[in-house]
Amino acid sequence: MESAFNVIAEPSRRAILGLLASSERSVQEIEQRLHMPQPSVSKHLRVLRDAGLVESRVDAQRRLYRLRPEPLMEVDAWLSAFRHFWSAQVDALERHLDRMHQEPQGEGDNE
Amino acid sequence: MESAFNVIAEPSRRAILGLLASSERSVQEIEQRLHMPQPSVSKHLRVLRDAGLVESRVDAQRRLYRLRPEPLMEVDAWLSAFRHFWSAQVDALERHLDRMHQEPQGEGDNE
DNA sequence: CAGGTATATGCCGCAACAGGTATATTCGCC
DNA sequence: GGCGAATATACCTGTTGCGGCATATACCTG
Repeated sequence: MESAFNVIAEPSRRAILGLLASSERSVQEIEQRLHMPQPSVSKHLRVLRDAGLVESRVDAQRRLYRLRPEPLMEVDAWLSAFRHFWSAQVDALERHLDRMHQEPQGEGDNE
Repeated sequence: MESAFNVIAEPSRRAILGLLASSERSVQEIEQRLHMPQPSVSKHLRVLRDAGLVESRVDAQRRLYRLRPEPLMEVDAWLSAFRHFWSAQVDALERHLDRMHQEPQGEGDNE
């Protein structure tokens, strides 16, 4: 798996990273917010950790996971070779923001 | 395959996109520059095309492939949710534009 | 139309991965 | 120490993706 590109190919993993973008979370929190079985979450977190995309710290019986940005920086660096295709116009950035704000990974409770 | 994230998970495919970043290329050109067998190149190009990452035009017996940036913009958009982790400046700019574009957006969370 | 070049596709085998279920481990608390 | 909660791992299975090879298709040229 190794590569961050492979790791973020998985939608569930992107969702997890999306959650961790705002704050660190316990496994249970992720499990509940994303409606996925606990072993799945743990396995994805394992992959994410092996690839250096997250790290965990212990809090009682909980493990709190938080994001490690370095591997995503690599992806960003690779993307920058193509960004001139669209970044010429600042409009693009605005559209990005628009889309960003429509994404489902909010902070509030949704259940 | 569908998703651009899956498509760019493949190193060969990233290499091909890298080549196409500078200019359009024939299959043969890609084959030679990347030292990969022709069927491999064709197959990867097929995947790339199906995902909308490249398009081809006909030039005699050659097919010239060129990049289509839209799917990569999606990746970029997704990444922008994390970019503030390593780029304080971009973050500031985003917030700035965000403030400039305060709009009543009525979309809640979806699934 | 034949032959050649450029590209695409079909088939096969293999390895990797994701999901599910059951179980193991860790830790706090009484 | 035993129990329960939180998390991790093992095992199995179905699917999918990739590489290699052979072959088909498209198109140009003479």
